Amino acid sequence: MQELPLTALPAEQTERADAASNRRRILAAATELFAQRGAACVSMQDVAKAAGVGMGTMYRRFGDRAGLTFALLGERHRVFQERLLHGAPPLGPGALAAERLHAFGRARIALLDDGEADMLLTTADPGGSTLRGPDAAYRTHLAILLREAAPALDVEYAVDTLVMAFDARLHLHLRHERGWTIARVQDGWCALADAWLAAGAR
Amino acid sequence: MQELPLTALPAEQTERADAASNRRRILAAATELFAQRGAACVSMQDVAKAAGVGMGTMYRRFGDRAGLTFALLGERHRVFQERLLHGAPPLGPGALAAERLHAFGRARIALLDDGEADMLLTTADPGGSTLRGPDAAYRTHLAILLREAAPALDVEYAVDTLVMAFDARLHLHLRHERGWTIARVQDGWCALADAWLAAGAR
DNA sequence: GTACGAATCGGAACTAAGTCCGCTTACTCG
DNA sequence: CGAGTAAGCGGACTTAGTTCCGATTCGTAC
Repeated sequence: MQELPLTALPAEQTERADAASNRRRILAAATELFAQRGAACVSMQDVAKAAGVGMGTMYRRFGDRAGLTFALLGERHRVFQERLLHGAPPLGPGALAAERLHAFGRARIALLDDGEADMLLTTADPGGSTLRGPDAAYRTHLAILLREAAPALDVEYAVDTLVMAFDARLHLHLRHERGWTIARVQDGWCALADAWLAAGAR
Repeated sequence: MQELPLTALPAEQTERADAASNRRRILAAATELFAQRGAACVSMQDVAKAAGVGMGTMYRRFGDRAGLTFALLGERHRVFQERLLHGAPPLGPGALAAERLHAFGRARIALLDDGEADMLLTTADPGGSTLRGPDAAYRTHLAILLREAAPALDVEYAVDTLVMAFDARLHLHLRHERGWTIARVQDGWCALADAWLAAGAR
């Protein structure tokens, strides 16, 4: 039991000033290096040196390379999530579940295609983003839509298959090895969503 | 244009005797060490030392850790593939596509559950098995069944979603973190297959 | 049996991720 | 304002995968 502060403090009230500054410098350095050379050609050492901090600082803050990568993607995903929760339909509330699913899938894949997949590929487990990374946050969103429109499903499993389809390695494989257009990938995902909806509608 | 040999030679006719012997020793050593300590606690050094060969030999033969792992899984998958192609229905030919899909998925997941997922997890990219590893061989099988029973689909994409569901990390997550029974995982996969079939039937 | 070329071998060297721990410094409280 | 203290810092170290290259050995042809 402790006294409540009289003024609202930011969520990171426990972060020391130097720590916050280092975090910003690390993120800035990483952003710049990744943009310059591509994520595949940047080591954690490189980032630490460019940010002027030691390895310990980076790992204390971000845990591992995946953590740093997810943090870099954080801002765009905060924006995206905001649009899901409070934006205009069909991405936001107000459209039918099927339409919202389609809009979500297409937008998510567009983000993947826009550099995100390359970054995720350099994490130890590219597929890990579906469990730990940005996509983990979308599980709930998908689950709500599916539960509403397809209650007869094992919704959790269906959600897993839908997010697995965002796997970075798969995406790059489809786009580059197989030369698919982004539209084909998006259409495929929407077909998967529709198949689940049809199977789970009462 | 060269003379045909009078006697049929094994496929590895170009493999030198010492190379073949080393390959066998490496596989034997790896099998034993993996069984003893678990794949996660065995380094490539350990295998090389136990097999009495150098690192160069291992990497010349198997390319990387994933290659060695896939080779270890090779035998059981050769047997499994044989059952798919020439075994009794419903795994083998002679049953309806839906039944064959279910049988295949259940059997594949049983293999995953039986130690395979742990081994795959120690490769750099656990999900890579669906592109390079044992599952790559099953794409064709799935594609044939789907093309036959659900011609209206983008069969290639549907196949991708079906094999992504064999991802080792996902499997271990479902089984251990979420505590699902193997039956629930198998049922989920069969539901996915059915959803695609229903969506793609004319 | 011998000599030769090429495939193969072995292990040292390289890279990069992630850990450890003694030192430093920002914040707090008297 | 001046300790005290716990969080934070830095960079050497550890570990493991992968690469390289000079030495070796196999298979063959004479």
